[in-house]
Amino acid sequence: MISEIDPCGLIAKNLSAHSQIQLFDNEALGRLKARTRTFESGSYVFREGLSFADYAFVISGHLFRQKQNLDGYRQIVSLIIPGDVVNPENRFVNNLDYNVVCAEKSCIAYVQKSEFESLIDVHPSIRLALDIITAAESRQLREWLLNIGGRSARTRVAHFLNEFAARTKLRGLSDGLRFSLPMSQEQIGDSVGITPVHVSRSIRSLVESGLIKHTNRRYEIVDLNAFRQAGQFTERFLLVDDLPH
Amino acid sequence: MISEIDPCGLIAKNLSAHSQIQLFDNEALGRLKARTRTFESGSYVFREGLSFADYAFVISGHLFRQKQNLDGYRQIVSLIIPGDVVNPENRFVNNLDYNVVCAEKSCIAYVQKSEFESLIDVHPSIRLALDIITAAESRQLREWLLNIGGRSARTRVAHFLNEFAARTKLRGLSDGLRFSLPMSQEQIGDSVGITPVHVSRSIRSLVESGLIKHTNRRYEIVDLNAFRQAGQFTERFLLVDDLPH
DNA sequence: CGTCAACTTTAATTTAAATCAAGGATCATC
DNA sequence: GATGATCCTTGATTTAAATTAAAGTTGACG
Repeated sequence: MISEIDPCGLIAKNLSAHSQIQLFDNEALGRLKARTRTFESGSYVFREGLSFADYAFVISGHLFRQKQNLDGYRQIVSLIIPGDVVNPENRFVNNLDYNVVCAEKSCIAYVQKSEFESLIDVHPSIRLALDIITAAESRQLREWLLNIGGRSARTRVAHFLNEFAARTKLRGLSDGLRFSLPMSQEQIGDSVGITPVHVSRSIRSLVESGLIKHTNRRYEIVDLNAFRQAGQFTERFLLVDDLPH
Repeated sequence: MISEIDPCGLIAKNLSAHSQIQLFDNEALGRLKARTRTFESGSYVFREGLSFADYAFVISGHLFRQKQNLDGYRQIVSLIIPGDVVNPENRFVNNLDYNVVCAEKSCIAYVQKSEFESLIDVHPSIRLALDIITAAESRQLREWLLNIGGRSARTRVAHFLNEFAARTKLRGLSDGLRFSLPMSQEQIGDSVGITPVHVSRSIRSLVESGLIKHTNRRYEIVDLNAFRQAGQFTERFLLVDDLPH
């Protein structure tokens, strides 16, 4: 039942964000059988290299995808927010090239591979939604590359926070201005390629410029336009706006 | 005719690298009608934000995908080698979030969107091949993020060269040890997030360590194991090795 | 085959970020 | 509400890479 796996309709919201999902598609989503599992903060939902079988959806909690260097260096390669599909490549690939780690206590719904893929076969719009989610993920990765490759620490952090604000707003999880980000500054640093000490300094600089407010892990954007400019952020490619179908 | 659009069978090689492509699929590929076009070095094949309609395949020449910062900074986000699909997301997305630029004089084959998608509908293995190519592209982006995010300039350059050697070998374009890379050191720097001056120094350091030889834009790997180690490179995720189907 | 433009190398200097280190918060737990 | 662990802040110092600059190559083209 969807009421079990998706009490807030977040997954439906995710799927329908890019593609036209009809009502009966939604109902079909709701008939999926899912078992849920809760993970503590810091625990691994998937491990790199291991194979997986079921589709995993985030009911609640924030997670991230993370790769490891041989020398122990950690790079976070994307954030996963409630409503996201944890392993959209499940259809085509047997093992992951990254770890999935909980930033906080999280609840994951698992749907059997065969069951979900039958659903996809019957509902082309759900398949298209998944395909587009995959394409959007690639865009985000390229955006991160641009962010890490050529910007100052302050700009990187601002971009990161902007993206989080925009994504949670799109998903209906925040108003786009106030949000809490359940990540340590070390984890933010691992996301944008700087040290935690410098994350702290970058945030302070953004606060001192009057762009945001910050206490503990809560953020409030004071001047959205200026803050976006500080992060060279545009939400142009967050969504796949022009659909060919 | 395939003999026109793919004289060396590179595109078939690309498609069949990940997925089981049957003989009759290959023949169907060969019956595609394509018009070819030649681009000079430095010219744009696609521009960010513009929509596109046809599928583009690389017959010859190397190209790269490139994003631009507001302040003019350029980040190369992936290399495109002969046999690659230039715009695999064409099925799901109407406009690109990156530019496609020729690193050298290149020949591109265009296949009409409708024609190629009819082919996909009839040949599930070709569709699967495209899907897997997309998944592999995401893996490569994450690998680049790890490379840029947390490694020294020398390691980044070594990783970049290793990846190029491995990819061209897989495609049958080099023996994996000797290759010419048609990119300026500025472009290499734009790929790994360092300045061209530092690219020069990094290459010199790799040469002085006896790992590679280098003249003009030709490279020769002297000690493959040591060179891979220097770049923290593993080809584990270049291919999607375990197929679920 | 000489000229020019683009690219590469090398050295000297500057700078942004890393590192090191110590003092404060915050939070979970008893 | 004390205790300890984790996280955050801030300053002092070091370092890797950027910047600047100039000389040396290469290669395209007339």
